[in-house]
Formats: sequence, C-alpha cells, structure tokens
Amino acid sequence: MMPPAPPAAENPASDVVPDEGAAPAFSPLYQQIKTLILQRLEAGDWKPGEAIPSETDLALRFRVSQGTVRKAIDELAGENLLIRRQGKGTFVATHSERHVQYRFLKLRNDSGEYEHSERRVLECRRSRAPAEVARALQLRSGEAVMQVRRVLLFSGIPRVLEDIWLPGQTFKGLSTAQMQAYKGPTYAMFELDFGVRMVRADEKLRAVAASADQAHLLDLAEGSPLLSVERLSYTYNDAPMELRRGFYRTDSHHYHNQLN
Amino acid sequence: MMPPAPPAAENPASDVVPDEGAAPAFSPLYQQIKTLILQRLEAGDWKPGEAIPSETDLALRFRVSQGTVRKAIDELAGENLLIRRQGKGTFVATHSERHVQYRFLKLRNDSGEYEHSERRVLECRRSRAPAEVARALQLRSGEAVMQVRRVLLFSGIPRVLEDIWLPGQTFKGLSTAQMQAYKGPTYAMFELDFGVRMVRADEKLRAVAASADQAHLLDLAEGSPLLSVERLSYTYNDAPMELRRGFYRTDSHHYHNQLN
DNA sequence: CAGTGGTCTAGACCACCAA
DNA sequence: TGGTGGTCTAGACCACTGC
Repeated sequence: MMPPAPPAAENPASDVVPDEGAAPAFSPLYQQIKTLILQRLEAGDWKPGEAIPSETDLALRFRVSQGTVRKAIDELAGENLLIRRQGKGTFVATHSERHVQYRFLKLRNDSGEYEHSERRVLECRRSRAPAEVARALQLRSGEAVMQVRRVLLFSGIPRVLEDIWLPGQTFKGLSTAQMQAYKGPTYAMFELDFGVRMVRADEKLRAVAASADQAHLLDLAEGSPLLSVERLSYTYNDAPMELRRGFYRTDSHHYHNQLN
Repeated sequence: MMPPAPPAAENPASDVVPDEGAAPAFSPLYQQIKTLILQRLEAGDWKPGEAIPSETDLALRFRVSQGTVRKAIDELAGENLLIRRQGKGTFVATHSERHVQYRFLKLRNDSGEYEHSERRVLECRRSRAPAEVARALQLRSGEAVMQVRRVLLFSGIPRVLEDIWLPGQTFKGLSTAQMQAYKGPTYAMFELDFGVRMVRADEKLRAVAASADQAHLLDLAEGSPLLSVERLSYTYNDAPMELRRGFYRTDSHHYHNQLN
C-alpha cells in the first residue's frame, strides 16, 4: 500500500503522509494527498486568491513524487477549488475572478450574452429561521438567521427578486450597506468579509405564478409566470451555508444550462 | 515538438502520429491522440457499447507511451464519450446504460428522486422546417424534418409535453411505432436505429403560461405556469441534430441542476 | 492465470512568466 | 535567468475481471 517512505516529513508533526495511525481505510496515495490539501483549504491556511506551495515543494513535504501531487491538484482544479496558472503557480480559487463571474447566475439575455446587473437591497435583517429554512441550513428551528431581500436590475429593468437566508452565527453583522455597496459578486464579499467560500450549489427550478407582492416588485401583472430558482449553496465539507429563493422574469431572458 | 519516433506505425498508411504533413499547428501529443481517437468514433469504426483497443495496444499503434494514450482517454472519458471499466477495458459510451439514464432529463419529484416515465406519442410526421427550426438545425428553411409530439406521464399523470424536430435526411423513416415501442431512452434508440449519438446539449429555460392547447394536453387550466425547456442537442463535431421544446408541469416535480 | 485499467515513480525536457 | 506548471517517457506494481 505504501512506498518505502523514510521516517517523517514536513513541519510540526501534523501532516505526515500516507500512514496508518488513526487513519480510516485504504485509498490511493493521490487521494490522501488531496484530502491533506483540502484540510489546509478548509482550515484557511491558504486563503482565496493566494498561491499554494509549488508541486515540487508539496511533493517533498508529503514525500511522494511530483506526479502524485499533480494528480491530486488536477482533481481539485477540476472541482474549481484551485486554479493553475502556467509559469506562475497554483492558486486558491475565488469568486472575484472575471471568468467565473457567472458560474452561479445562469441568466442570459435572449442573444445569449450575460448582462451586468445592478443590485437594490430592500431588506437585510436578523430574524429566526422558519422550519423549512432551518432544515435546509441544518440549524435548529427558530435559530438566528440573516435574511436579505433584494432585486436585480438588468438595463434598469427589475428582473430578479431574491430572498436569501444565511446562518446568523457566521454572518453576524451583515448589513444592507455591505450587501449594497460591494462591487462584484456577493459570494466574493462573503469570502472577504466572512471567510466563507461557496464551493457548489444545488438548484431546483419551477414555473410559478407571481403573487401580488412579487408582481409589484418586478413590475408585472399578478399571476404572470415566473421562474422560481431555489438554491442551496455549500462550503467545504458539504456544509450548507446559504438558502436562496429567486424569482426570475423570463420574458426577454432565460436560464441557460449546458448538458454534457 | 516530437520524440525520436521511428518511421511509420499502425495500419494502411492513414493515421501516422504526431507528425507534420498537412497538419494544422502545434498541440500536445495527447491532444493529437485524442483527435485521432475522436475521428475513429465519428467515423463509426468503434460503435456505441463496443470496447476500443487497450491502452497498450493504442500506445503501440500510435507510437507513444501508454501514459500519453491514457491522458487522451482520460479527457474523452471526462466528456462522456468513453467509459473506463477496470479490468475489462474502455468502451464507447452509449445512452443505453443505467447510470446515465437521466443525464438529459433533469426532472425529479419533490422527494428528489427520478421517476420512470411512460410515453404517449401523439404525432410523428414528415414536414418542412420552419425558419426558426431550420436555423437551429443548420438546414435550409423549408427542408424536410421529422416532427414528433409526445406526452410523458409520471405515475400516470401527464407532466411533460414535448415537440421534437429532427433532420429529415438522417431520420428518414422514423415512425410513431418506433418512438412509442422502444424501451429505454429515446437517444439510445437513435443510436441503434439511426447511428446518431447525442454528445451534449444546450438548454434554455423559461416560465410561460400554458396555451389552451398545452393546457388541454397536460390536464391543466389555461394560463397555468409551465416550465419551458428548449433543448438543442449535438452529435460529434458540434453538429446540431435535434431541437426539442418541452413544457413541464412543475407542481409536484422540479428541474434539478447542480452547480460546480 | 493473462489481460485490462489504475497508481506511482524518477527523470527529462518544454512553455510560460517575472525579475 | 530561475521557478512554475505542462508534457512525455519507461518501467514497476496493484486491483479487478473473466476464462
């Protein structure tokens, strides 16, 4: 199961290599390396946007070959947790980058282009989690949550109404000003101000009829069809960190999805 | 750019290796191998479900190392064109497999499970392509197309109404009986009966109000919200081969999407 | 048992980037 | 120029499948 591997490696004891100890079971070496790197990311040892050590460096630390480290990093890059830049290094992924701007917002106009949107925060307050929200975020019912309601405008026209729920513990102090003022993706702000990085999300889409309330905010007739997008976002370790309900006007825009 | 590579390789002249000749430009060896394999797939030399030659075999033919072939195959497997099975070989992917049954139909019930659906073909006829359809399928306007209309039922309840357009040339002879009778995915039938393999697709989602016609067929009130799913499917070489417009009832089901 | 994919190594060289 | 990721090789051994 293991190479002849000499005594120890790396710094303050902590991460030795493919090794028994209290370890769970068997898995390929590169998977174990991947897990070790993941732990560093979760722990925040390497922060979004920063470079991680070079492949050769990591190979030395972990006492494996460069190719093994490479395979671990390949998978992490494939999961959008790391970004490789030839000649420069490997970096911790962030939502601040241009080319992932629209990884989560899949609304395009009917020419197929993404459009910049303007935010209007209607509400941002601390409240208690409804049962449904608590379940999704794995909180106790009634526990504190931050609740945000906002409208996104494309070319000045309100097209998206969103309700966002966040664990109150982690997002303590989130304010309207903060939600409103930050330029760039909201998830980038979450990284900078709260140290929370969204890693993946599940979305459930439905067609619904606009309520009076929704119709008013989106400048529509009541009962007009709206695309309902319920998103549950996760950080590392599959921990749910955000529940978001969006209502999209799709009269001149659409939700684009690529099937592979 | 190249290893010391001896004279020729492989069978009847055709595919020599990383080589100048009339080749376009420079690319990594494994990319060139990938292209060669792709050409075989497109040509139908290796058919859906069949095994392709082993890695070592291909390495010998192409006169590269096994690792290089491996990397080429890795990418093709990542694109769902090939499937690796340890101990058995590498196979051309097909829509007949259990675990990709729901790669394209992303409708789940509200418990999050996929449900088996029953088909009811309402219409299957030869006609002329409307301008819009012709554009999508890259045909001339008015050119022959096969047109299918069907309803999908989940637990006996009609939930999806679909209109499908296919190039008349390629799908000549497609019949109602054929659409209706085949057990398993429609795309698997396309592979078996017409030699067409769908490789990827783009979908545009919108919320719309049900027309009288749609409402009738889906057992709904006119004006009820429906999820409109417009799908353009592609074969090899990014050639569009099917346009499909689906209307989904989402009162007890939803379209599920995973964002990575 | 032989054959196939899966892992791992060690070392060479290339392509890209920044100082 | 030196450092980083990217490609390629050759060979060893492991894990799984089926005869």
